[in-house]
Amino acid sequence: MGTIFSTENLYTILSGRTHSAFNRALLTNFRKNNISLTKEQWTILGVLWKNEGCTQQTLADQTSTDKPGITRLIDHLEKENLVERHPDANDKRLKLIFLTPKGKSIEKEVMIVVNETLKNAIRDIEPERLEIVKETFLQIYNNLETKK
Amino acid sequence: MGTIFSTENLYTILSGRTHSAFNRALLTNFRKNNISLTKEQWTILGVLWKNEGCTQQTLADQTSTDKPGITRLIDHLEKENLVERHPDANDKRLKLIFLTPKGKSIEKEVMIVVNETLKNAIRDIEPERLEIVKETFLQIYNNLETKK
DNA sequence: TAAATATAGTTGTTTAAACAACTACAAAGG
DNA sequence: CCTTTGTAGTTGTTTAAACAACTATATTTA
Repeated sequence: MGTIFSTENLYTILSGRTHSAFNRALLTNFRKNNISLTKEQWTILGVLWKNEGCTQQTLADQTSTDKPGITRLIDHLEKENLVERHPDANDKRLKLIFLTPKGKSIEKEVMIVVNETLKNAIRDIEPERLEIVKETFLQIYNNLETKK
Repeated sequence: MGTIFSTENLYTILSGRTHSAFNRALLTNFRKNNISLTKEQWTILGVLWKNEGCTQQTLADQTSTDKPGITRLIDHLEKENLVERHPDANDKRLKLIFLTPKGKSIEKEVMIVVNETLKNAIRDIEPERLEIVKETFLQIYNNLETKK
C-alpha cells in the first residue's frame, strides 16, 4: 500500500515522535536534578515568570492549553505551593495567578535544566536550518488553525 | 528575565503546539467523516495495513509507543472489532495482531482523510523547506535518543 | 431595566503518555 | 538439567488532552 508515499515521513514529524522524545528528555533531566515538574507545569511557570498575576484564560491562550487543562495544572501547582489563585476585585469571574516565593525561587535552576536539554536536542544543527524549521512550523500551525 | 531568549521560539516547536494542532485537526476530520478513530489508533492501523500479523512489540517499536500503551490501544481496537490477537504457535509469549475484515475495509476512507488533513497542513510550503524540516527533526530525534 | 448573550472558570468522561511492577515464557550458561 | 537472564505482554498509577456540560458573573441590546 502506498497512499501516503510522499507525505509519510512528514507525518512522522507531525505525529509528535520528536516532541515526545523531547518531553521525555526534559522530564528525565528534571528528575535528575530533583525538580518535580512536568513539561506542562513548567510551561505555565514560564509564562508566570514573565507575566505574573495574569488570568487563567491568559495562561490558556499563551500555552495553547484548554481551560479545563489550566484549571487542573493550577490545581497541581497550588498543591505544590508554587502558585496561588487571587480573585480579582473588580471582576469576580477572574482568578489572577501569582507565584509563591517558592515558585519564584526555582526559576533559575529550572531554566538551567531546560536550556541544557534544548541545547543537547539541537546540537550540531546549523542555525539557518533551525530558522527554517521555526518558520515552517509556524506556517503549518497557522495553516491548521485557519482552516482552508 | 530572559534566560531562554535565543531558544524560546524553538522551544515552542519542540513543546508540541503544532503537533497538538495537527492532532486536533485529524480528530475533527475523522469525526466529520464518521470515522471513530484517534490519531494513535490510526497510527497502529497504519502499521498493520503494511505489515499485518506483527507482534505488539513490533507495533511499539514502529510507533514509538511503550508496551503498556500498545496493550491498551489493541484493547480498544479489538473492542471496535478492527483487529484480533492471535497467539503465536511457536512462542507462547507472542501475540500476533491481525486485521479483521472491517479493519481492512476502512483503510481507503481513512487514508483519504489523513492525506487531506496533511495536505491542508502543509499547503503553500515549499518542498525544499519541508525536506529541511524532515531532516532536522530526524537529527533532533537522534540527538535526544543518543544522549550526549 | 430585563432578557439575551458572552466570558471565566470548574467538573466529568474518554483516551493516551510515562513509568514501575508484575506474570508468563524462552534462551543461555553453568 | 536447572538456574539465571532476557523478552513479551499486562496491570496500576499519575498526569495531561480533548471535549461536553455546567455555574457564576459581566456585558450587550431590545
